[in-house]
Amino acid sequence: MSIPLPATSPPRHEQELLQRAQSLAGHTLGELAAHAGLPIPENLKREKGWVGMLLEVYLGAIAGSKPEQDFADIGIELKTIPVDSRGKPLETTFVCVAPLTGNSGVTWESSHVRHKLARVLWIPVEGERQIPLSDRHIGAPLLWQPSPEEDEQLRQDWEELMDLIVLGKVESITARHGEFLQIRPKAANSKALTEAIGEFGQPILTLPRGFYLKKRFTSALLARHFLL
DNA sequence: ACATGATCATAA
DNA sequence: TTATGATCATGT
Repeated sequence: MSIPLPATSPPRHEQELLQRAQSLAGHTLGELAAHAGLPIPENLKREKGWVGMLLEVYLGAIAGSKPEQDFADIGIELKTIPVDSRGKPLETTFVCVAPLTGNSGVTWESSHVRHKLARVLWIPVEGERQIPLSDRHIGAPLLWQPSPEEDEQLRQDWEELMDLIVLGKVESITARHGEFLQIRPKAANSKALTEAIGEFGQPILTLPRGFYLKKRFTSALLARHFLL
């Protein structure tokens, strides 16, 4: 297998993206980084998003920070997911920031979470820390969209969590809320603050939070694809 | 052993 | 500060 080339343009359609992703399967992060002329960090302690950025280069995602899907034109979000030797996720998956204000009239159907997860290209990557970063292999991609059951599971958790936010109980939310979707801090550090609704309806400053998919959700999703 | 809460780099 | 990309590291 020859090492693929970094993309020079965004994929024009779904199958082009999928073909690019499939051509990466079986290769190592070291091969791709070298071929793209990118330095490889010793580990991910500091550059936590390095793997995701590397695959964006190869798949032709537009680098930069937009509150949009990675491939907005074709309605697809890219997620790399670190897995162990059995293909099980090693980490939860960040979805998007949790909106703490301005939530009147927001429904599951119109939520950012549902929009982000409408279609996702999952790319498993070996993630065990004992494997040197450059030796980690890329797995077979999975283009996924939530089944009716999955959509319902996420909706229930989302509604429970949003209720707490709207009712001024943000600071009582822990990562234990929600079966499949959870809310956890998403910030530079514990001193970063953003506006939210307090317990008496007043504005407060609190830690920014994000929605994350729990492992039990992503694990089932990967298993459904690779075992059936 | 594992999930929760905390944290890191960078761009605009 | 908020958005992107996430993983780290400690407590249970």
